[in-house]
Amino acid sequence: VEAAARDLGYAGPSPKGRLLMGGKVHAIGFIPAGEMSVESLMRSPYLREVFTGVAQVCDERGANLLVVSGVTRRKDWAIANALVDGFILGHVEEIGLVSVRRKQVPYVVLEHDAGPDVASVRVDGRKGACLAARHLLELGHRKFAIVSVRRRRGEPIWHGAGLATGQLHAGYPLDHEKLAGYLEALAEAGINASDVPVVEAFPPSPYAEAGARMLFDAAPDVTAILAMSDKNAIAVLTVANERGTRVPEDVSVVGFDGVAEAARSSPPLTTIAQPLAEKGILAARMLFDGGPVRQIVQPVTLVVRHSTSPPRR
Amino acid sequence: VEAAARDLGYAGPSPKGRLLMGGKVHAIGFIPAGEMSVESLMRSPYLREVFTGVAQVCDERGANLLVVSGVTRRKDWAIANALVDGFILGHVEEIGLVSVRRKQVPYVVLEHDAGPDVASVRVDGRKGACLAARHLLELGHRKFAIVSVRRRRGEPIWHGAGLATGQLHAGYPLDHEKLAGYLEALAEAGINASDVPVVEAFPPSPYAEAGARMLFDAAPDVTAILAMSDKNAIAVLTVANERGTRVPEDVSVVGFDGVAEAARSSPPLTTIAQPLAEKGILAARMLFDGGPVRQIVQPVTLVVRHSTSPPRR
DNA sequence: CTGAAAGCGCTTACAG
DNA sequence: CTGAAAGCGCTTACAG
Repeated sequence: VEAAARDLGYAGPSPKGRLLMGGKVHAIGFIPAGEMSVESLMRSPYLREVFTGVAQVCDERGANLLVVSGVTRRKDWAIANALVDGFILGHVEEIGLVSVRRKQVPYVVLEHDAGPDVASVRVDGRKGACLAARHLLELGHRKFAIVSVRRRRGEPIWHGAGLATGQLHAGYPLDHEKLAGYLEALAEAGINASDVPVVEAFPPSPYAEAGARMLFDAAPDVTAILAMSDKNAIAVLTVANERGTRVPEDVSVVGFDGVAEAARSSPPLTTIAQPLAEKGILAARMLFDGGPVRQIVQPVTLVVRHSTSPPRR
Repeated sequence: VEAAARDLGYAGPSPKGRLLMGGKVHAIGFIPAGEMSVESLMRSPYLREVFTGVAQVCDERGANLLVVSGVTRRKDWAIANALVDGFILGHVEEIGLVSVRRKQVPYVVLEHDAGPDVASVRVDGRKGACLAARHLLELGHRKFAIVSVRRRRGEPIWHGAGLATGQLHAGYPLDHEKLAGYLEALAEAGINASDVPVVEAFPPSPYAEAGARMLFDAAPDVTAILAMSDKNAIAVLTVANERGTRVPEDVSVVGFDGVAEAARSSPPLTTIAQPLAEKGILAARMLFDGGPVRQIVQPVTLVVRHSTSPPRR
């Protein structure tokens, strides 16, 4: 019998049939945020570390890992076509969410608490931002600027000075949280939001550098820069170096994320570290293990390196 | 009618049914080589760049990208379970190949010409190795050592001096080609293989560094080191720095691959560059476009940076 | 041109 | 305990 099967070229049980009966696919899908397609997943150090955590769990469980491709328009159809047991969403995104919901498959959202009905893993952006701002305030800084994360490819957006919470042009909830955290800490020290310029810059090069240049051009007297991502902060270091502005002597910079590159930049970056791989691990485990829907908040910590010091007198 | 469908919670056409009728899955699978699981794909700069090329094509075509997980044992079952239209194999591997063949799905092999029946994209390892060795010979070097790539996790393997071609302990065909290329160029200059020590080291840290230490300990008089991968070459730089051995004054090092990190090492690494992302792009296009089975060979070029110089007199 | 039926390759529940 | 049948959700070829 077996010989006959082999003669006919039978290739062993196909997962296709099994699948149909509601069986497991033994794969989970990862949906990078925004315009972050599969390619930019590889280029973003932040996403890469989270993804590595997810991958680690997949290796443990012998599951395959599907990366959902495509820019916003196509992503919807890519999700519809994805054959997976569950999804990890890089951020909240309406289109993604809707599509995932329609598939009636479990999912976990990163970086956003979407209420008690949806599983999520995130950090407290507000708290992290407070830590960053307070660190600079304690060093004696009074002239601040903020580099926010623009979420779509494009030129930086300049807000001059005086951006109220919630007025970010292109941000995710996490970005609004961080902005609120910065402004809250500054307000406690008597610094008004209307005195703090904000630039929104897309983190991949060369957009982040363009944002940093815009900031140095428009607000040359700033001594303390709060960046919402390490990638943007490192771009500030690069541009400062180009122009002969010394860090931390002339200007202090604090990043956010605690990406590996932040430890190797020159000078090494003071930043708000979060457990990136760990977040991927937790999200993947929630997906594999099922269980009750939970909202996990991971800790943030201030890591002081060499990009911050007291302002020049 | 449509309202009724919505009331019943109909979630739109499922890819599962379509699949069964032989339809496209709109996804391709990437199988990292050897013990390289999904996780180490993220950690290996070489694989990451190739993978990025693959991802780029997937983005263009709106296809999803499945990373096949698991160590050797489980990989077989992971492949059997993978729902994809085709595979890209990181290297030749019997198990992988067998499994892929059984699925009767198209595939492309990287880094190995498996004959006219199988599609492949590779570089000429022998030629690249010749270029590297000749560069050092022209600078006047006579005392060589080779760092080969061990393909499984584990301690470095030391071959003293005198390894004939084909005697590598744990290598892929590409590694044998490179060894042959090194030895061929050295032989032309009258240097006998029996005078050239070889160490096989697994590229991820800390194995690569252990290999470099073994080499410096056992062959302290060597002035020229030929490494089969940039990762291994950079580990040599790191260990040299640890020990106060100056590169290139005391010892010259040539890498292989032309990974981004090689341009940023200190000193910047002289290496044999190959179009990594391009290989991923070509492999993915072959898969998507079908067409005749081809064996593509991509060019290698010597990139001289600052890790090589004439030997000290 | 619309609508009922068969079949893709499995699994599962049921009859023998 | 073994074996034939039904059904998963589609698509495709065929009958009405």
